[in-house]
Amino acid sequence: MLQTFTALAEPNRLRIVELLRAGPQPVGTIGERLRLYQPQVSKHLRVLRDAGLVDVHPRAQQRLYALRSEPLRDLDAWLEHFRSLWDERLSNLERYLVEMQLAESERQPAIAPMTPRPTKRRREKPG
Amino acid sequence: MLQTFTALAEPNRLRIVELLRAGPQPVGTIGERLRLYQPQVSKHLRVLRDAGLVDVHPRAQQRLYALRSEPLRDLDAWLEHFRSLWDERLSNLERYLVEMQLAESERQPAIAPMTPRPTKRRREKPG
DNA sequence: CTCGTATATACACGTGGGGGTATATACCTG
DNA sequence: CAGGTATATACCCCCACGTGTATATACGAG
Repeated sequence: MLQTFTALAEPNRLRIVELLRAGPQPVGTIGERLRLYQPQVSKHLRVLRDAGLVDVHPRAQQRLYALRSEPLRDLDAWLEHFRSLWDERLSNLERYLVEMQLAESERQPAIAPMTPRPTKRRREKPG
Repeated sequence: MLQTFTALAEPNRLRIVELLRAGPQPVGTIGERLRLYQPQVSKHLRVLRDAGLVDVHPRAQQRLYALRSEPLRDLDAWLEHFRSLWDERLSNLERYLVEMQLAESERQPAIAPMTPRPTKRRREKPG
């Protein structure tokens, strides 16, 4: 997940990924369209490949790079954990729990001695 | 979008975001749980705030930081562009178009003269 | 084999950004 | 007001990483 974010956090890599949305492309074409030096393209593709975001299809001396769905699906799954923030379909129970936690935080008397509360129940989500 | 990825590409920031999933937290608590120096937490929260991923609720001297849904929803929308990579519900037409583009790339005769553009075929130095 | 093409890798360079420390600012209490 | 708390900011250090250049590797044609 972190690796996915790291890979996509670079402007040119993000552009490459979005370019590959139109289909597999050889390195040279990517460089032309994005106005990048060839070594840059190769190195960025290496990072994307290590992150699993693309894979290679050798074609003579060319290398066709194509998007891989797995990391994007993982990203989609990761987002699932946060959908309760905006998704109305979520149960009222979940929303209630979030509200409770916010209230609990605010209930702290502002200058509380930061009690370690050794036996306080945690709310770790199973899974 | 890039800003969102950049914000989430840092390990501690990602941890903060995932921690805030359990509800709003003051800076001190975040630092305790993640074992970070307080200035680090403040600076990371600043980045997350600039990216719109969190907002602040002052509470006396404390600052309660809470997740904001907007960037995550944007991320979800951005992923929508790539769902055709794995989502079977997509029309066969879209899949067909992708296949066509792949075929088009591969149709190039491997040692093609690389001259599809008569105007400009040599890229200039960027910047 | 040689030659041209397509891509990957090695290397030096410069900068951005995170870590760590000290200090500033804001707030509450007494 | 003073003093303590909670957080933000300034500053410096350092290293990872992106850029740009040169070179290596792989492949097909002849």
